[in-house]
Amino acid sequence: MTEILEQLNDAQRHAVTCTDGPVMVIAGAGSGKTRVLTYRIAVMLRNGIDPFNILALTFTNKAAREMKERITQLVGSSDARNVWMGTFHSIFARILRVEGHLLGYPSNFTIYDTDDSKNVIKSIIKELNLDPKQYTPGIVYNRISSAKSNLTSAEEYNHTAEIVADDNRAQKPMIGEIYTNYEIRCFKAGAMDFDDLLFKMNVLLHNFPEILYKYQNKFKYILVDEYQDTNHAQYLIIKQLAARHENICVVGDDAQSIYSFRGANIQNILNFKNDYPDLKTFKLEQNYRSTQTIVNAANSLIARNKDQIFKQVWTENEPGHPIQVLKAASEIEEGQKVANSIFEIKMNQQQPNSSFAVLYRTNAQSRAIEEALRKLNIPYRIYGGVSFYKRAEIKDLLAYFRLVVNPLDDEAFKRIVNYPARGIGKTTLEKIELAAVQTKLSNMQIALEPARYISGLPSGTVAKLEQFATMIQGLHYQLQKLDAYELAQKISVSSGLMMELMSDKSEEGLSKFQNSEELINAIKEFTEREEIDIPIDSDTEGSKRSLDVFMQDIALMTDADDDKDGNNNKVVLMTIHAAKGLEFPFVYIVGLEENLFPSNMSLTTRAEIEEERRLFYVALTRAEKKVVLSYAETRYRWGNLTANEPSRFLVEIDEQYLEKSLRRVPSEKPGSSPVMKQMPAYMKKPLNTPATSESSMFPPNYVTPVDEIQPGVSVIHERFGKGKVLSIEGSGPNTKATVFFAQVGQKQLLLKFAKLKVV
DNA sequence: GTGTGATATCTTTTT
DNA sequence: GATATCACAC
Repeated sequence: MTEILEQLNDAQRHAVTCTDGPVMVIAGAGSGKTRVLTYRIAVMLRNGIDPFNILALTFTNKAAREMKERITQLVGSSDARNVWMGTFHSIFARILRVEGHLLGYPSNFTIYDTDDSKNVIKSIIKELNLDPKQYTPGIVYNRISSAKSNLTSAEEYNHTAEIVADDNRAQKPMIGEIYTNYEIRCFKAGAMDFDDLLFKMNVLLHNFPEILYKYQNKFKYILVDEYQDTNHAQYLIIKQLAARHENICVVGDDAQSIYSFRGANIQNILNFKNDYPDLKTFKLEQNYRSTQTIVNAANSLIARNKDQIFKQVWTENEPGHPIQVLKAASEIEEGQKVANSIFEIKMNQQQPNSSFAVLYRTNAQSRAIEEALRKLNIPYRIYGGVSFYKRAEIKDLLAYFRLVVNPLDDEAFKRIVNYPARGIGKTTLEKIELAAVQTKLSNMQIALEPARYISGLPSGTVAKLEQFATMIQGLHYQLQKLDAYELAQKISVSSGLMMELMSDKSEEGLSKFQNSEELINAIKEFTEREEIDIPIDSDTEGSKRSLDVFMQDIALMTDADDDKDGNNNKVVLMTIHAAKGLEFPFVYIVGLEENLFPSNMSLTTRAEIEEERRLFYVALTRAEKKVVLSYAETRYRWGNLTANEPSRFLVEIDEQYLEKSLRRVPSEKPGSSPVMKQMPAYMKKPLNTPATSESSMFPPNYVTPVDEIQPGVSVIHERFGKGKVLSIEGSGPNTKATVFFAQVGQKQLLLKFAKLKVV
């Protein structure tokens, strides 16, 4: 115990040992936040607190996994295993499987991912005869999602004047109606979406005092990681659970709040003390991760944000290298320069591949980097992007599993009823859908007795449907008789999926087959595994290795677990969001261009730009030894070449921390004179400056503000040329303009994409 | 009912 | 560039 505490500084030690009562830890980047959390749990366990009474909530599966490993190292696996540790979503899903029957959900409810949800919305839009152009599933989904994150039910949604007014203004008055239908459909299908896991958990605790009481007593000690990223629903669950014992410890850093787009409310951490008058606050300000240069550079950047809790992050580490800025003509060159730089450092300093990370704003940027690394034979691993579980062939197989586990799951039904093709086409599916809505039955129930519910169906179709439905039903009955692996194999064979995959001899088909095989193998491993990831109460069933148990967590998995080939010595490629909480000796942050980072979606309000800036702060502070920044003057974006200015963030870092800065005093900069602003970007390159890795840069050139584009004005579009604005529709980010171009005629353009310049 | 090719639309970020 | 949707031939 003492040896544990000796490894901590004063602030850390206080945060670790103060295990009773409400505690807030404001942890600057690299200040040992995870260490505090894990040691705190270790101390509690050594003090004799029952691991079953500890709840530790994280934001990602990776964070939970890592913390569990570290605790295991400190106190051994028998105790560590029994701590309730996981993401908000997975922990509450677990509880809802046990208690959900109170809300009318089966314990094997399906978890709809975003695609499923959007598909449900799509079919409702169709059913209500709404214009799919006006009601895009994505927008509707976001509206519903943020309503749920704020605990606004469909009914409240329709009765809240402000919300109704908003939707009316956006010319989408039917969203409330869609929301209502969406809820009905999901419930009928025995399905919850991601937001439901938080929403229904709240309902459960709110409506069933005995359940609240049960879990308050179960979770006597609660810890929350990344508290700055919690949304209202999460906040309220924590508050309710902690209300009895008030042994709650939240850890976070307001400067690293990067999820407000998903409903995260930074006020949760700023106002935390209001909920707990006895709150003890500890600030961790000493950075152990990065060089002075990196810490100071990051500080100089984040100082530009207005909304923040005051703290002074500092370090005793060495000064380190200045931050390097690479300039490239194109994304291809950017990739090459990054790869070359990695290669050089790797060779000169004998660094393993795993010392390097390349971070970017959007997943699409990974491609150019990948290609460059491949050319130099540098092994890499991409996190995120099209994850294993999102691949079409995996989703097909999983849809079969889902339907077998939960025959009410209409989305799964629709996905696979005709894959492999069995002559059940669009028309038939529409008839089934219609019948399902009218009879309030599931698609499966209709398919079991098609003739009974749909009149005039060709006898061939009836037979095909019955055959399919009977097969699924037969498999469903074997759920508890076979283990997950046996059943999964049986499903893949009798569905004809394996046959289908094996007959496809193309390279693509082969990889699909291999991926499917890999999923089956994962199930096999699961069947043979002894331990369970999250403890199960003694009053629930034991450790049955059946397929429904396997399926419980699968929807919440985002990345395929650790590397299959066991080789972890690879350069890591990921988005900055995914990199939160991680650290690497050498960090490359690429694509530092206006409209990319900061994203063009986030340029309208100060709050949005501040969040982008926090994101950049997170990126910088991932690095231990050295940061390299890069930008490309041109880059392909959705198919065509675009030119972008270097990111404003480049000039926001105090230049003394940048390598051999060629920057001049701002007013003398050629790029900032009014004349230069009118010139196309490629002409602004100062003469005599070779296009190498020097950090010459210009302040960003902003596109014509949207509100200057009015009917009647003449504009220039980079591809369509000169034109005249005829009319403007919509508002906010979705403003559309109808423009008549001399060369190509009339076009409708979304102003956020079409970069129009007023002539 | 199925399969093909053309074409519109699109992308932040994640559980 | 990639995917979803649509029109059309079989």
